[in-house]
Amino acid sequence: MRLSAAFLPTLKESPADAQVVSHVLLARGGYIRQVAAGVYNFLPLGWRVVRKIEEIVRQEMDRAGAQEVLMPAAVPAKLWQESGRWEQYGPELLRFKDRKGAEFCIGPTHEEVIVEMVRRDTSSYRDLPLNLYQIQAKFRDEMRPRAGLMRGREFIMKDAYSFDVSDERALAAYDAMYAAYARIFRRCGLDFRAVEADTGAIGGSRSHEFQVLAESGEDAIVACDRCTYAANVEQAEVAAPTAPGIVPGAAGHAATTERAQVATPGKKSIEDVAAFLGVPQTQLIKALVYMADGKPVLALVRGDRGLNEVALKKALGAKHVYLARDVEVVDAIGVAPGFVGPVGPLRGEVAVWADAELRGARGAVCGANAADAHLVGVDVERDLPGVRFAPLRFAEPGDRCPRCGEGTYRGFKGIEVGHVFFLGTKYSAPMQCDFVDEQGATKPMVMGCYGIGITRVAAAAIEQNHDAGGICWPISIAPYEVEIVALQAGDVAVMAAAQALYDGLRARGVEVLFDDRDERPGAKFKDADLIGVPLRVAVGARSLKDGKLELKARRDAQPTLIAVDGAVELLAARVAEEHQKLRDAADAPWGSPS
RNA sequence: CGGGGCGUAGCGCAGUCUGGUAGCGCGCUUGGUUCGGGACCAAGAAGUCGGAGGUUCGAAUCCUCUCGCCCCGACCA
Repeated sequence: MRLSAAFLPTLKESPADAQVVSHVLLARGGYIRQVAAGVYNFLPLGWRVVRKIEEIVRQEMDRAGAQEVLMPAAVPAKLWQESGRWEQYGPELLRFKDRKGAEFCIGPTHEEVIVEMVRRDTSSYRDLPLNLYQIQAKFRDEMRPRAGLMRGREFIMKDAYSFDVSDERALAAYDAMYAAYARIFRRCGLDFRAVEADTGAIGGSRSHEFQVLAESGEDAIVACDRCTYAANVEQAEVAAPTAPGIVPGAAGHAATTERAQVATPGKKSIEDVAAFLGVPQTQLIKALVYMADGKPVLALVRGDRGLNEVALKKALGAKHVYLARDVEVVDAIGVAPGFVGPVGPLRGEVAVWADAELRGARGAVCGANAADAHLVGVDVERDLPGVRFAPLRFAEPGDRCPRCGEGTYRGFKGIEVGHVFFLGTKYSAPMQCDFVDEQGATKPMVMGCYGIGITRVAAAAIEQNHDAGGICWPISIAPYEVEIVALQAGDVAVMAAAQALYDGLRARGVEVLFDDRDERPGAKFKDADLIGVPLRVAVGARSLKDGKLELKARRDAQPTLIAVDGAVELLAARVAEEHQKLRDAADAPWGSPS
């Protein structure tokens, strides 16, 4: 593509509403433009990137035995009513009526449609397994779209659905998708982790998120530095403690093991209480009142820890858990938040749960269940006879890995670019997506679903691959492979050499962007850095008189001189080599879900 | 949905408090000088001041309503 003829509007300044780096660079580089909140136009450059990612996904899905289909964006409510999700799904589902008044939605995901498609024409075990996928624009009416392509309302997604005769076969399909996903993200040049995720309401036995590691990520994850275990912090297991998390401290209130009440007027937060009493925050017990399926529960963690609601929910076997509102706290405990503690008297029947780390804790400080007072010298075993223990706190970086027992957790922020899910018969059973097995018995098919946020991959790739000047695309998903910069558009020799290089590379199938504009060199270099094409060739009068061109990889600081003669071959080889590196990475051994 | 902020030329912003001919930088057009990391000079084009209603002799500015966008939080996968 000649830049002089391209629709490639770059910006010197970033749009005011772009906050994260990928949004800024996509907008400045002429990749996307916003149309509405969370809705974007893809300009030619942006669309090329999307198609590159799609193509990798297609190749790997096909390689794994999946078949591509296309389902409608407009889905009749009838199907969603069958699965029960028409009522369950909130305002995130964009609903509308057609001219006859029939209700529809724009599909945010397509389990219902695919089940309808498969059950209609599949009835025998002989027809299974099946794995069908599509690549399509989805719409989720997010409360708060943000961060450009990272969390839009309309986004392009690959969603795949597998259908099998048994759990065992379905899990094999899951593992095949898991492996395909690892190949896809490695081919995209991304640094990622497959992390164990909350199976939540669906209750399946297996779910993994593929998280691209980036500072701007919305998800907190921990990964073992020795083994392959990685998980969302909400889901991460916490190793059983080997010693009590609170022991008597050196001096003052921290050293006390005799229980006593001390005045702490107006000191409500862990931070304030610790400072006021002159004890470390690790000496405190944080007491939080939760409402679990309508009943109050007092949950205890060490002062410096965070309580993990997912873990609490699991420990209680509760369906729904939320932090109690102030009035509910007073109602249940008899004192306002800030002075709540586990040592009686509690006003009502309140179950007390403590994090496993508090077993055997001594010399602790906690709320006194009286206004403006705390207790010191608390001994959990002695003072809390009815307490039950369970892992309640968030996993943290530095924790010992519970899986291998040797490594320690390291903390990361992640951008979720893929999610694989074992569904079981959640949709196939209610929607009667059945098959007849070898014995003639009718059974619901066993399903899995597998998503990749195509447009989010583009954003995540930039979050991970950029510098002060702009984007540094991995070659596999770059809009072009080589950019030729003709430094003096008015110089006949320069333009002839650049043109010859352009023609030669294109004849070899290399994707080339040719900056033939009548601009000053500085402007062209700035634009080239911003756009981020991985290989740049500068054709300038200065080196051309010696028969040389300047080759610079986007990530390199300095260019290297190459001869005009043979430049086409050299560049084509270099492009092939860059691609090969990513393919080799995909072929390298990689962990399995286990 | 709760809290906060912002809508003025394609982009970034000033002007609003204290009403009186709509401005600056970038970009764009034309001419000239330049030409290896976003040049300089000169001349230009371009805005229903988000929209509707009101107050006023007069509204970007004051009042009411409304639409949109961004941020923080809660929510969801």
